[in-house]
Amino acid sequence: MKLRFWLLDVNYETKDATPELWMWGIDTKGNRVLIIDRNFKSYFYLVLEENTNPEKLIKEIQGRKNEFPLILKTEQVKKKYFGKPVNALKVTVQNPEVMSKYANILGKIEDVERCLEDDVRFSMRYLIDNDVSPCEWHEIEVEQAEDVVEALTDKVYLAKSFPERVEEVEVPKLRVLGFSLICYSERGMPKPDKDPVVIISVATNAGDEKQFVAENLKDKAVIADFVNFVRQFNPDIIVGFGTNRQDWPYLIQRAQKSGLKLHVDRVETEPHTSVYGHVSVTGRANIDLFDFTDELPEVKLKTLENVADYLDVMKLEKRTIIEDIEYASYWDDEEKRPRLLKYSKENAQCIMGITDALLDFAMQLSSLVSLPLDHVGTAAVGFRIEWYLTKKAHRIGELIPKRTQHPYIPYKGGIVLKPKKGLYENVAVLDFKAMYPSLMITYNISPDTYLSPKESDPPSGVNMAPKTKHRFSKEPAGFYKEILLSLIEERNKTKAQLEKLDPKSLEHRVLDARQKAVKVITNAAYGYAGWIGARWYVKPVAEAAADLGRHTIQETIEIAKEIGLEVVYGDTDSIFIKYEPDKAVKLAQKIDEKFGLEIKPDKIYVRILFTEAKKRYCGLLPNGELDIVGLEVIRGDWADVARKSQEKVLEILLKERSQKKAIQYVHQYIADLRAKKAPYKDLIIWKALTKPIEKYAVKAPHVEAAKMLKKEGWEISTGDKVGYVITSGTGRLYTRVKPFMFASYEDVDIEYYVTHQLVPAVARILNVFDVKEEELFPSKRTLDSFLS
DNA sequence: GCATGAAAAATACCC
DNA sequence: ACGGGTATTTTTCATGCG
Repeated sequence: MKLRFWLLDVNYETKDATPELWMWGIDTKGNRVLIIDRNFKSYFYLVLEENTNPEKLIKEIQGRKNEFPLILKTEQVKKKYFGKPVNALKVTVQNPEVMSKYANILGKIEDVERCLEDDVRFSMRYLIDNDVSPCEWHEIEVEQAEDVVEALTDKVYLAKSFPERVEEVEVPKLRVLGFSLICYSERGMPKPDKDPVVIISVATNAGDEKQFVAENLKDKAVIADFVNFVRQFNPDIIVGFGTNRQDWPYLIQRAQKSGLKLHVDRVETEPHTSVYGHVSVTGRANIDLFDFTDELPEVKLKTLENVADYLDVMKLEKRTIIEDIEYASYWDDEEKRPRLLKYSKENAQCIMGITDALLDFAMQLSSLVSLPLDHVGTAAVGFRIEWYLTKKAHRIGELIPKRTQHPYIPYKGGIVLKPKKGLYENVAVLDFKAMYPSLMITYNISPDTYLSPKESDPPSGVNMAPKTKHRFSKEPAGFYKEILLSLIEERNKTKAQLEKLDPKSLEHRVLDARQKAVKVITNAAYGYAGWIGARWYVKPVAEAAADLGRHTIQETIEIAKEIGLEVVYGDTDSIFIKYEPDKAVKLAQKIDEKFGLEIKPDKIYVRILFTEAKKRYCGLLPNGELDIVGLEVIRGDWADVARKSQEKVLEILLKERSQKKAIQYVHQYIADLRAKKAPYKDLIIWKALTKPIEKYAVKAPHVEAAKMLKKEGWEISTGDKVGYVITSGTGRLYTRVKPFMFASYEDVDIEYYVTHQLVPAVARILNVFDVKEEELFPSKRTLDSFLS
């Protein structure tokens, strides 16, 4: 029978030395299905030296049958490697586990130049070769096979054909379950070897809200009830916030300690950590929403409550917030415990709300790059695009390069103009549309079109980057050109479709997510090319794109000046001009003629303020909003007193244009700060640890704070943000640091915040008007009048 | 020993 | 674990002074 299904997850098993690909999905009737495919075999390639006789080599390999009993087939194939035609042998094996071993031995044969694709994992091989994508519909020939395996699905099938993609936008109705833990510890961070899980809050998209609560600090029943609930609800997707790193490992350990099996899977297994550090729950997609918060750079401190607030899921003002350090005191106090329960319940609710906002994007990204839904979030950007490239490369016969070590050699990037400080009226930003992707398309810049200095020009001719002199063959169209063209085309099509749809419709949401995913991948191609960790790392590709970018923007500036436009600033792919619409149109036309690139007004500022510094400015938009770029307001590593006061000063200066009022405002703010009127929270400075504590060469404040946390039982790892305050005292700053939860308002050195946070931030702005720092401190009189 | 200033380390931003 | 360009703060280190 033919079955149409939407692919949720894949995993791979070996049964009787036969690899099996398990596809978990949902059919058109809403049945949960498991399809097992036993017909697919893995393989790798042996790329041959030139002038090698393939038949002879095939015979040799066949002759060594004893050595390689699991080789099923060895055949000659024509492939490409970085665009060059090569002869290769495709070696198909019975069991993927022997691939690397066989490849290693065979790779050493004299006539074999290199061995490729033995490092492609079985399940990914399956997705690539059959053009199967997670979160997409497929059709497949199957037969029922209920007895094969016990799974929490409606049906189990054996595949009788390979799946074929079916174009369909609609996503089936999925069952989603969100959960959040509260763990109890008397002191410091909870440790799974001793501290119990006291609350598990669960919410589902069917409207269930459940809480499993410990009695007498015993969590065996809590976990058992949770597992039962999961099995009974049988979700397709399990979501949480920070679950890959915290909740799952904790639950796994607690279950182990209680002798419980954490049977939340669709087969009799348990969650386990897998590729890219994600926790895999077989048969379901386990998603950690935290992994998608990179897409929200506006949220500086990525806590559940901040993300929920930003996405309008639950506003901070309406939330119950309890710091983790306080959990125990809330739990122990009969009167306060309900608030802890409420907090936990809200956590689960926020998780569901965030899922609503991010899941479409996650699914579109998964579908686009072909990484399973539960992997795609944990995979770094470089790996996401690499999977996309891998799939496309396979289609055009390009072999997938090995990941090899490359030395890091930096190259020149974009141009940044130095702004003249001051306030400007009516400034437009002219942006190149997708500059790097467009340049790569126009000049056919690609790993497979690059010509090394040794190679001579091909008959079709070459494109050459102006300064670096890197050459790229004009024909045939490179791998990147094809991919980028189709991505850009797809995005344009999707955006056109969006305009016809009701913004609230389901289809609109899906397509909008698609459009975003496509954009992310398009823009990542340039960076990927210059990443030394990339399989297709070809530095000249990135270098040439940057070179042409510089050339293009420089020419643009020249032409703009010829036309009579005043250029006040520019960064990489944009120029800021005193806006004259007619001239801007003329410029766009010339750019189109000369480079075949599109430049158009993006933002138009009523007024814009430049400091002397590059990459830091603030513009007033026609709708009255401030567009603040690079300044302390949008930096997460400044105390809120600095950020808030700077923002207000900018607002006064740009909207009301009153220097005097701005200075008065600063005076008042400082007076209030000295009177301890600022919330304690506004004094916390957050900084990320970018490496393990012991690797730091200097005694930095946030590292010292992290050490204190560690000493008190907190687990601190790379990437964590440390929140600290500066306390009174003398000597080096790092000696006066305390984690914010270990200090109180009385400990804080307010003068530090005045002179090292607030004043520098506002002075940076008022400096533009030649206001001196001394003028920013409240006069004695102001202080006196305040004190009296 | 200490003030001073330049260099290095560190972070987070822009595009 | 996608690129380079940039501003900024704090620590560290070299240097000159006395």
